[in-house]
Amino acid sequence: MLQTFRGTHDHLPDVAVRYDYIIKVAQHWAGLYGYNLVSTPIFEYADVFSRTLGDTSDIVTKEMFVFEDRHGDKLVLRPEGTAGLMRCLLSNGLMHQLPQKYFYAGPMFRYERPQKGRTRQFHQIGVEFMGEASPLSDGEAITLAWDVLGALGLKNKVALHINSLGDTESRQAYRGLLVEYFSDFKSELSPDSQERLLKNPLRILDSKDPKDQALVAKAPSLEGSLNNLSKDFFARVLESLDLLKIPYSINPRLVRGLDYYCHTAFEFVTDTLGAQSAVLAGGRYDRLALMMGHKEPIPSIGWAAGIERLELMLDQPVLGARPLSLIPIGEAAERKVLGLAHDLRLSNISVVMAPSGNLKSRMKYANKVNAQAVLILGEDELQKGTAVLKELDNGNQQEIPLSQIKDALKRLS
RNA sequence: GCGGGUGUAGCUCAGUUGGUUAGAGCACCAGUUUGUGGCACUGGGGGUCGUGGGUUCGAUUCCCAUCACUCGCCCCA
Repeated sequence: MLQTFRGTHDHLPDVAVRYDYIIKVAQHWAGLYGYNLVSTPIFEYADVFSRTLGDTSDIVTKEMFVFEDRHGDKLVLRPEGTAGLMRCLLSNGLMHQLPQKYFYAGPMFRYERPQKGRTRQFHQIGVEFMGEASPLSDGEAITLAWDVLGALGLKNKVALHINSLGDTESRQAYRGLLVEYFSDFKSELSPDSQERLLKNPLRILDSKDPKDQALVAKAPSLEGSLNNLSKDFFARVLESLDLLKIPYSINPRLVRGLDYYCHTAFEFVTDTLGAQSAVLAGGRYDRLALMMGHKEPIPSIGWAAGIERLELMLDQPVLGARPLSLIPIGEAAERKVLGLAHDLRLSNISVVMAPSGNLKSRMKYANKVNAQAVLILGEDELQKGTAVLKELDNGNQQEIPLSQIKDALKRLS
């Protein structure tokens, strides 16, 4: 009863401030690229996800929190952001005003076994660039990701892996070749990969099983199946990265799990989070709109990053604003201090009151809330119309007239 | 969903080869300082030994189940 549900957590202030910091940094940079903040409901009709993510994807088959409302409508807590945003675009008729660039942040839900960096309610920041087919938009989206990671001080902890899945024609051709190849060795594949052969053959490529990898080494390459259009598209994405000197490595085994991806697939990976290597990942999803019933494709590119994972990687502590601690002594001072505190707050100064306890414990409290200074107002000071201002970092203290407090505080910061 | 590890105070952990009142450090509270924090000293409060059941004269300790966390697999951010 007093325990949170498996895989969900409270975010106490020291953690919450770090989440908030990550979101603010990402939103700031997304703004510089013209992405606008949007938010969509955290639950949707189940079809929004089950029809678009792929009937055989793990997310749909075993990881969605599905429930029915009182009318028997099937609903699902969103397991990812992209499908909901595409639904949002179509619902609001915004396909007539393309392109659209969106930034979002919020909780996602997957019914998984929790691990470090993996929770059942987790949080993502993400961007979607919808209605733009140029490979320049892929390059730009990846550059934004690189800038966000850089602003968070994580560049030296991540590596960019990138690959191309090709357009639909290339991808389907390759899938055929791959199934043909692996079918000959079916009994030699790991049980997991035998399953993949049926559901998602591309996934066999990044199997961790050594025997699978031996077979993969001789398998036909994805690159070999790319048609000229796909090859050219990929080359132009890479060119963007080269021009901006963003380091990457082409990973021919990088594939995406969800059905709607094509062309560019990329991941920023880390080795600092145990089994969870992907920190930020995304790709192009030109066909998603079609899968949602729209009559033509809406070429789009996007990515999402796990806030939990980013937070675990942050080195430096995130500090909040340092308040002024107000300490009134005696009832008359308490009355006086109410107005003073309000006045200071109206001047954009953070003020924390410590109205009870002995002076010593109130000083300690000021320390605990990381106050920059305390303002002590007792009987003597009240009569003189002054207060004692003490800086906590160096212990300096002086008695100043109440009328000069704002100026004195401004001099401190 | 599969396999391994862990679960003792708010936190980090000792401990009990089954036996009276379960310990430490940090944190918290109070005092040394009747209006001055961070340091030091002294004292104090705080524990269903994850939960439920079983074995036993007796279980925090052994057994089973369950929950949570954790490591790996699957998958993914």
